[in-house]
Parts: sequence; structure tokens; C-alpha cells
Amino acid sequence: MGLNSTTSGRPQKETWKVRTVYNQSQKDILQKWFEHNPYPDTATRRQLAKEIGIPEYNIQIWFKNQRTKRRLLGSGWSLGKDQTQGQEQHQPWIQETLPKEARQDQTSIARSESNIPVQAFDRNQFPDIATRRILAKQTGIQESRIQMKFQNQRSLHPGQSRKPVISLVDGPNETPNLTVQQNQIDLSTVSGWSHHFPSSNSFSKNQTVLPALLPSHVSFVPCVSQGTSVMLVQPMQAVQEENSPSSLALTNYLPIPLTPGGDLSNIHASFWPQNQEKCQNHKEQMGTVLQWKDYSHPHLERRKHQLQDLGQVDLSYIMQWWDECCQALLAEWDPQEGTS
DNA sequence: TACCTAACATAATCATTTT
DNA sequence: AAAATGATTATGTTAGGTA
Repeated sequence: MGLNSTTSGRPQKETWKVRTVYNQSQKDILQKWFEHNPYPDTATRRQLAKEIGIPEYNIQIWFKNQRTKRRLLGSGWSLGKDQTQGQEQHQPWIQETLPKEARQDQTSIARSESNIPVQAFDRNQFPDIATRRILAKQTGIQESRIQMKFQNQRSLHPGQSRKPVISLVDGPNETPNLTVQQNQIDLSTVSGWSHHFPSSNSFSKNQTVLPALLPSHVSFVPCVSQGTSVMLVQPMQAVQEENSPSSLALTNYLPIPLTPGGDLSNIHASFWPQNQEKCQNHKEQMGTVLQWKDYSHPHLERRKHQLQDLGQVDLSYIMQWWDECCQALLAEWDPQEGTS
């Protein structure tokens, strides 16, 4: 499977970046480099990222986890600047290759832009992946940098605890079990949103409801492939073969309550944005999957109404929905709109 | 030089995938 | 279900830019 889809069709948590699945050849390459140097510098990471088609930041995580693994395994590795077992503290690479070039150039955040993350931080110290991407889009800063920014920021302003999960709606009466992260935007407060939501109990516990990207510069190709999913991929990926290691790095699920019975199987719509070559810049390679399940519910007249004729495929509806989601989110994050 | 902060480290833990 | 492993967090350190 080239795609990073859950074989079970189970939705993945959108608050987390979708887990990358490395194939064997990718692992081999990483492994080889790891033996050579467990602390690759930016240039190396970048090169590796390009070579195996995985975003640089994920490469960084892989090395991090790998170091942990090796350390735990103990197998004579004793990495790092740790002390203890003096057994073999001669890891030439550690002292040699860590210095200087190891770090990525500092990204200086323009004052105008730095405002955005700061404002965002005030609202939410733990932005999920969707939010981080939006911020990244807004500021033009890499998502991984945004993440780091928040990390550093949290260390300066320790406030909220970590990853609390609460129920969004817990009215005394019926109350669905839609759970989201506390810090996630309370969509019920965003105007125009209510009707976009299926009754909450149609969400599975771990499902989240935020869109992942802004439609504005979206360079994605929506492809309806299965009866139950719409896939958005970047043009470059669409071109690549399935055996390409870079297939899908990210996957997001949106609980659009389409009727599963809808005849979607033979719909293949592709919008090809113009910037095909731009794909290889720092922008992460990603794919996004919209997945809908059987969310049919009495409350959904409107949506059902709209989606009844899925046979003609209403991709525009999806895009519109998408667009509205993003607008709402932007409005919520926009400092100007102190709606609070 | 002191201060701020981006980048990065480890360790622990969570979440998803694989076995 | 358990083991592996990728992603996130807290927390601390390092290094570059700047007042």
C-alpha cells in the first residue's frame, strides 16, 4: 500500500500529525546514515529527506527516536553526551559533528508575523496539527518551526497542563460524546458552523473535526477514489507512482456525513493547480484524506438534502465546506477579530 | 556583555501500526 | 493483545542576533 491509509478505515486523530510509515528501503537508508552519524546536521537531514521523500522534520524525529531506542537497547551505543557508563565514550561523531553547522539557520520571524503565533498562543498553547498548518500558512513559516515556537513559548509561559481532553458538549441532557482537545477551537462558537456538524454522537471518540489547510494556496488535487473517501494529494504526489516512498505523509479525516450508499466509486475529479514544481520546496509533502462514514442522522436534513445527489458528485460542496471551515478558523485566529 | 529566543537535546508518554 | 515505532510533550541547553 502506497498510501498511508488505515487499513481498518479507522479515522486517525487529526490533532496529531498522521503517523509516517517508513518502508523497508527508507529504513535501510536511514539506518545506514544513523550508523554513520546519529546526529545529522541540517544539510544531511535535508538531503535525506529529499532522497527518501519524507519531510525533514520527520527525519529529525526518526533520528531522535532511534537514538532513544539505541540507548535503551544499550547495545554498546551509549549515545549522546551522557555520562554514566564510561564504557565507550568515544563516539567521534558526537563531539565532532554536532557543532556549528548542525543547526538549522535561525528563522527570524518578522514582527508583523510573529504577532500571529503569539496571539495564537494566547488562545491555545497546544495547537493541533491543523492549527499549526494554518499558522504556518499565515506566517510563511514551516510548520515544524511553528511547533518549535510553541514549544519554546510554553517553556517560557508554563500555564496549561498537557493535552487535556474534555468533552465539548456535555449538557445535562442528551449530550453526545464528542471529545476534542481542550485547546481546540470551540467550533460551536464559530458562526455558521453549527449546521456543518453532524450530531456529535456520530463522531467517534478520537475523531477531530478541523480542516487541515487553507484553501487559498492549496495545491492539492482532490481525488475521489473510493466510495468512502476523497483524497487530496499534491500534484507531485499524484504524479508519482505508488511505490514511491513519499506517498502520503499526512492524512486528515473530516467527518463529512455523506451517505455511504452514494455512488462515488467512479468519480475521479482532479483539479490541478498551477504550481506543480513548487512542490519540492520546504512545503511538506502531504496528502489529505477526507473520509466519511455512515453518519446519517436525523438532524442532518440540510446536509442530506445537499448531498442527496452524490451521484453527480458534489465536490464543490466539499470544497465549499472546506472553505467555510477554513474561513471560520481563520476568523477565530485572526487577531483583528477579537471576537472571543 | 546580557538578554532574548530559535534550534535542538533527552526522557517520558501518547497513539497508531505491525506482529 | 503485545510489541514496535512515530509523534508530542516537558524541560533543559546551546548558540546567534541585538539592545
